[in-house]
Amino acid sequence: MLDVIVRERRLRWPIAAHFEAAIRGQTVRAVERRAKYILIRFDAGTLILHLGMSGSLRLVKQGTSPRTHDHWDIHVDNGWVLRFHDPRRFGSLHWTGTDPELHPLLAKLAPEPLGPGFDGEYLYRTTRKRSVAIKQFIMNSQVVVGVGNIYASEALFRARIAPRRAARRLTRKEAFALAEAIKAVLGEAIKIGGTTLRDYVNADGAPGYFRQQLFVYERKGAACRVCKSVVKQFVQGQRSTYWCSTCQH
DNA sequence: ATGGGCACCTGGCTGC
DNA sequence: TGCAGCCAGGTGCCCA
Repeated sequence: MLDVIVRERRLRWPIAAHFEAAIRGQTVRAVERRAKYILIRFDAGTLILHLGMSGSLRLVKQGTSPRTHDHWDIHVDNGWVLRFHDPRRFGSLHWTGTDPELHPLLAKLAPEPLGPGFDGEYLYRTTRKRSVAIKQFIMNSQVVVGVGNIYASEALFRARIAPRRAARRLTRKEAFALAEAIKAVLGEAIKIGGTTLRDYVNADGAPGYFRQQLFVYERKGAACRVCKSVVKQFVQGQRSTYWCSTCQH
């Protein structure tokens, strides 16, 4: 890597002053992921990136003029530039010189939803004694990671569970159904490129086609695709929840 | 330990 | 056409 240029340090957390010096001249050894954090490993340490709600990473040819909200560039020595764009600045960038799994942002993260540590048995066990609404429970990164607002509503619909149910009130059977629904929803969404609601596009500039598979999300007032009842919406933990009160109990 | 609410931002859309 | 108000794909942190 040849150089690093930071134009705007004020992301969700300010980019540390030592960031440029830490990675300048280093070689990328691996790119990994944990929850929604992107990990770029170098010999001397690891970059921990998050795209927040509006962030994107793009490879552009060296010499391409930055646009508004292009906050930093990593110039690699084959003529390409890894460029971070984030209008809302909810994204973040951290550098760690030690094991990234020990970093405070990653240390307490729950199992990956598509990994071996997450299944019906795990979900049933962890829901016991928890009074919080099940929708907020599955969006808690100390329970399971990667379940965002869209997929939380969709998974609950598929499992036929009402979003306001207390987590502890789920039966064993329901916990198993919900774990399977979470895996299915995320697996399908990943397969077809995610969910484009407004301006989201993938690395090639293509939209995600999961929007066409949504049963309830952003369908307030529309007919439930299963029973034709009107899809409802309310706010839970400052986030919109969508559901069908006929299909879900 | 748990749960609830707030915070960080810009941009796009809606309705007056 | 302009503008105020509202909403948004996330999640860490503070407080009760």
